[in-house]
Amino acid sequence: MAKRIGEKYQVILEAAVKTFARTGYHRTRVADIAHEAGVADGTVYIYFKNKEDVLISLFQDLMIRFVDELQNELVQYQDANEKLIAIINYHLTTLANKPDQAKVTQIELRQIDQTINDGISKPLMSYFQLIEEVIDEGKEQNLYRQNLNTRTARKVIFGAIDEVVTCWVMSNKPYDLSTLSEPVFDMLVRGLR
Amino acid sequence: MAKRIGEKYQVILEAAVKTFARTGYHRTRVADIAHEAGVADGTVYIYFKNKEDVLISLFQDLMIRFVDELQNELVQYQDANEKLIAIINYHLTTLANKPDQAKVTQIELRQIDQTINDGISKPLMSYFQLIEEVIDEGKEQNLYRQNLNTRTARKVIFGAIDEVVTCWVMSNKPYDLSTLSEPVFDMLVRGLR
Amino acid sequence: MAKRIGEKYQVILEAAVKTFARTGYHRTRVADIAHEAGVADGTVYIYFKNKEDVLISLFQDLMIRFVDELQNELVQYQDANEKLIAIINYHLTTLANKPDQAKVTQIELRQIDQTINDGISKPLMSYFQLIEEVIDEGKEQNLYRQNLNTRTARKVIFGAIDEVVTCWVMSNKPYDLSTLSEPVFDMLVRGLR
Amino acid sequence: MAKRIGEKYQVILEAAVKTFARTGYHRTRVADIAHEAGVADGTVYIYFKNKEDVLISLFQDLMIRFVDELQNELVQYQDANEKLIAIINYHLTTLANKPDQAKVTQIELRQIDQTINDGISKPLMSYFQLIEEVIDEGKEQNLYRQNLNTRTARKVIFGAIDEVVTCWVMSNKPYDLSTLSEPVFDMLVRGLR
DNA sequence: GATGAATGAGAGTTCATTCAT
DNA sequence: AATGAATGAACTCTCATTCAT
Repeated sequence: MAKRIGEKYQVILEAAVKTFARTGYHRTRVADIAHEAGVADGTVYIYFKNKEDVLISLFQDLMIRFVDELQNELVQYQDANEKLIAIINYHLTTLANKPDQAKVTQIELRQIDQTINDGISKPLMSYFQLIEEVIDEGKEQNLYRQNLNTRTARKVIFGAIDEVVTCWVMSNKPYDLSTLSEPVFDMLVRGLR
Repeated sequence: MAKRIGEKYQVILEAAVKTFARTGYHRTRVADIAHEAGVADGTVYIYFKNKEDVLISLFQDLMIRFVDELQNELVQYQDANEKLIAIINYHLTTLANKPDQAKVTQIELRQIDQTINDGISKPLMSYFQLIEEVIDEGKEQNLYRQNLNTRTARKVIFGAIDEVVTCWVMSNKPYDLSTLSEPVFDMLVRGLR
Repeated sequence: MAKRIGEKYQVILEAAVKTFARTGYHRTRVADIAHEAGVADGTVYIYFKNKEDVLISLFQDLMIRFVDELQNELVQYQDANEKLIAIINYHLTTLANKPDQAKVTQIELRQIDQTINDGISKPLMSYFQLIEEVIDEGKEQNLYRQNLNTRTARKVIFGAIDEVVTCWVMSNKPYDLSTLSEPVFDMLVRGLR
Repeated sequence: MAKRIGEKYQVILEAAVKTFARTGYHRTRVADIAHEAGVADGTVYIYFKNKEDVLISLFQDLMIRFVDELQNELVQYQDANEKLIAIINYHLTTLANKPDQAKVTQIELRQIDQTINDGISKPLMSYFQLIEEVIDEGKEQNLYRQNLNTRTARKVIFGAIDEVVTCWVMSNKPYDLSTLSEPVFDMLVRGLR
């Protein structure tokens, strides 16, 4: 089971994002996902271990793609500041354009027991690491102060962006999320110097 | 139902923090809370509408007390910077000293449908407002730049602190959370200037 | 317990008729009856053994009074036919004037396990007996044929009246029940001859 | 849900008659029915909305078959009197031969809220209509008097038969119910003339 | 007698998961 | 691989009844 291949794997994943975003993780029945995907209930279990695995796979899928694309984006920049604004920009723009994904990432994903969940933390780690690399580069480039604790800085940066997105999702998105890139970058970069 | 008075109300609430922190919200049965509180299952329903109401009342209880005490703390300071460091300090120290409460606030509370939940967002608002007032004072005192967007700044500040706490809770608290006050304040206050 | 005296005994009984008629026996909580009666929940248990006992006592109370008054009514008649029309008339008129009582008698009372219930069948028996006495008198008076089986005749008579009342109750009483006395009597008395 | 087809639908229905008749509706647990039917608890909910729906479906099933067979029976007769005795005969004989069904029909079925229940009244209506048609035919054939109110006559007839059956069920059936056909018919037909 | 807070047994129902086809 | 009927464990919540005051 849990074969990461096959047309239906993707179909189910897409049905899951839609259904989780609409109904919420706990209120979504596996049968709902199957129905939305146009497959039988049992088919879900050919591709996924269980309901939680659907949510986690979903997140991993999104996150791997997210980090991949972000890395591609960053190669064009040398300057740590430019990289940082690119990160914030990419983070906000991506979620602004994919409201279902944003809902799942910011809300539904937090409905499963975080304390034991490797499936969630591992893909996040690679994003965290990417941020930390940029901070370190900034320190090497003498853009950021040497006594800055990289890990703490990363938490501040990620926490800030994440909160901005969560507020936007919870407020039912009445404004353009990507307009916050600049002010957020502005605050964060000053903090790093 | 839902009488906010009576000895048992508090007993159940305390039992709930302990049980939610230990077992997690969804894995906790109402019977577990009742057992921990030393009351009958049905008694929980005399004081609370249902299981979700226990969690929300818990949060409201904690949050109201949190904001109250924080406000008392702040009156001794005039300077916005001093107030901001006091906020961060208070936030981190309080949760550092109450690991069960920290677990419930950072993890379990996020397991219920946030999108519809007034019970959670309203008490949070008063904390948000308090932070925003300090930012505004800082602008008046010419400590922070005038073009700073207060709301965005609040999100960055809260998000940063919140993420720092969450990381600490998820990492099983191997270090003293309150030592992060200074570096976090340092980053944030530079961002505000 | 179950003291058939005291002001509250009657108060609770009256509250019970009203509440059972409005909400139905199974959907009525003991607390509802107590509330309607203006007494504490526990007080109900001073006067009644349990919820079922309230319903049965209610029925006994009504039935004893019903048969008593009916007997008083009948003494003025000698003729079995006159007595029979008096019975039908009294039965229909009484229930027509007390819709709550009718609802409880025709509907709610049948919601408790009939097969074991002495409390219901015994008071009914005295009514049945009264009807059978009239039939026997009619046979002695040569109004009704000698080969008429008294018991069967009683069942037919009671069943007929009872069904007429039930239909009236279930149809939400859009017509005057007592107008059916004559046609029902007409059918029944012909059957007896 | 509530698929009126499939082998299990019938199996559950048969288990339900048996269980309701033995234990009574309110004392029967859904698990008891499932156990008697040899299926899992949840399976009951594939075919029925809930416990009440089992009882109602049961009655509908029985009633539809009852009226169907009765109609087939009646086609061989032209004379209204012959039809009437056939009805009484069929009614009493059928229930005499199916004690479980009789118990459920006469006792258990009356334990659910009659006032709102279409599921019960609608199938009964078709039986009522059938009786009324016979009465009308009798009037056309000049067997019954013209001023007879058909509806009232039907109530008297049905009430009489129903009461006879109820008495038999409640007395634990010490005699042959079908022997009452003739005396009951005798009384009723005289009433109609 | 009267109260009403507390009790705790009890059962209906849901739904993730399985597995024979 | 795909199906979907069947499973049965799980758990919330209700409410009749009790009893200390």
